[in-house]
Amino acid sequence: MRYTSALIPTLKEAPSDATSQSHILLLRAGYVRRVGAGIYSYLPLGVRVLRRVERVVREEMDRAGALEVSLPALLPSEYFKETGRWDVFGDILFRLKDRKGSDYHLGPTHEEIITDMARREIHSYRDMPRNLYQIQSKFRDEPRPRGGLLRCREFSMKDAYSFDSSEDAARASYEKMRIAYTRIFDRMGLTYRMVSADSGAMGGSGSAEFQVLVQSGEDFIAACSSCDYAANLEVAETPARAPTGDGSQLPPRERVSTPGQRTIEEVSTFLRAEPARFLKSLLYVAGTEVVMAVVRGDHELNEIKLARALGVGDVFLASEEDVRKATGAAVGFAGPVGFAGKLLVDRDAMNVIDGITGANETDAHFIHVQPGRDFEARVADLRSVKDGDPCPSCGQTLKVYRGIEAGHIFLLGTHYSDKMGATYLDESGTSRPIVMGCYGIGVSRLIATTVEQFNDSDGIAWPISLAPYQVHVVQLGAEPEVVAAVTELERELEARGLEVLVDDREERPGVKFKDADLIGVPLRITVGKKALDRGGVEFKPRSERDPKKAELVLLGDAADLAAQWVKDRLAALTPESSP
RNA sequence: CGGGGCGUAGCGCAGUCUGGUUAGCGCACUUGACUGGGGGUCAAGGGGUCGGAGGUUCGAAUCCUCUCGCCCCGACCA
Repeated sequence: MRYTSALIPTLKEAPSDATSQSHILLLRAGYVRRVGAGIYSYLPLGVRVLRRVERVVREEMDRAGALEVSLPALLPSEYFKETGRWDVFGDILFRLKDRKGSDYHLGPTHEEIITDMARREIHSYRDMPRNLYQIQSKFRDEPRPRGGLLRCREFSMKDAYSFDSSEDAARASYEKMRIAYTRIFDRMGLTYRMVSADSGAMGGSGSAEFQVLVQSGEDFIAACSSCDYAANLEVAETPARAPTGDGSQLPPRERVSTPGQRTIEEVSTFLRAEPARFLKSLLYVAGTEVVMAVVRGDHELNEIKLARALGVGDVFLASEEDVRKATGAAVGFAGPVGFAGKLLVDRDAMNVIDGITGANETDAHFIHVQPGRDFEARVADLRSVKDGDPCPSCGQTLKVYRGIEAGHIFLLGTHYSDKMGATYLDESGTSRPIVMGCYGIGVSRLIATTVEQFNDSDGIAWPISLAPYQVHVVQLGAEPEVVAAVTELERELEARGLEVLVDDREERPGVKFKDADLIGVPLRITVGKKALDRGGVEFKPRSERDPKKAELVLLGDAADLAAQWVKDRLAALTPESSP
């Protein structure tokens, strides 16, 4: 592609509403443009990257035996009404009516539609296993789209669904997808972790997220530094701490005045006691009930764990009014001692010796509190793991990272097939529900995620597998020998199957180099009179920051060297081919 | 949904508080000259319903009301 025929509108300045690195760079380098909140157009470069991501995903899905289908994005409401998700999805659904007034919506995900396909077309155990996938636009009216392509209202997703005749077979299908996913992310060169996660609203028994580790990530994950344990902070575990001492000689608890001292930080400064001795008492509404949850002052309560311990779907922090009603004190002075309602205490909080807690009386706390002596409670794992906690699987240290969820695989079981009557006949002629799994990859999100991980102060530096072009030829000057060399080089590179961008603009060298760095094509070959006089052209990988490190190669060798360079880079990312 | 902020040329912004020539600046764009290995210089240009509607006024980008859009933070860790 000749730059003078291309549409690559690079910008010196980023639009002011772009915040994340990927958003800024994808806009500046001319890959995408914003059309509305969380809605983007792809310019030619953007489409090329999108196709690259899709290609890797398709190749690995096909390798794993999945079959590509295409489901509609515009959906009549009846399917989501069948499973109840017409209501469950709430405001996330983009809803619309047709001219007759019937309800429709744009598909946020396609379990129902694919289950409908399965119940129509899969009738026998002989028809399974099957795995159907598609790459398609999804629509979700996100409460807050953000980060450019990271969280959009219209986005491209690969979604796959497996159909099996038993739990065991479904687990095997799930395992195949797990392997396919690791191959996909490996081929993209991403630094990521597969983590266990909350299966949330999807229902089902098992799930794993593929989290790409980047500073700007929305999710927190805990990963072990020595074994392969990794989990979303929502569900990450750590063993309970042993009691720090012996509480048997502790003096009786004592009420102390703490006027206006509400937060752990304030009270801990006021009483000169470290936060780990505090019993942080939070009031939550679970269903119709107000419950008190207690964690150590230096720990964070995990709402998902609390909800699970209570056997409810969701918990909400109680309002100021509810706190007063339940404890008889202002917010900031709640405590488990003498609390009349339902009380849950974290394991580590239960092991605190000589604790401090609110006295359920405004401007007062208790000191010398001993769990078990001063109050009894139901004990559970309620707190989030924090940096430095021991790993539940090997005992080494956990570290907390930020990540972007790029993929998620679920074992669904028979959740959807039960609701929608997707059954098959087994060998004995008995009708049974199909066992399902579902597997998503955020295709457009991966573009942004990749840029988050592969950029520097000059621009993007694509991994070879996703780059819009593999070679960027920079033509300097318009002398006949330069033009001839560029034309010859372009032909030779393309003859070797490489995708080439040739900057043939009448621009100053500085402009061309800046644009090349911004766009991020992995290999740059500079053709100018200077180098030609020395017999060649200059090679420089985008990842090499120092311009002086450009390597002079003979013009006649350039195409072969470039082809080899690209091949080596691709090979480095490609996992061993498994049978 | 709560809080904050912003809509003026393709992009980045000034002007708005304190109403008053023809609405400015930088980048980008067009033309020309010089220049020519990391975002050059000079000159001459083109480009604006000042988000929209209504109102106040002799006069509105500026004041008032309504409205639309967008961005950020938060969505409760006492």
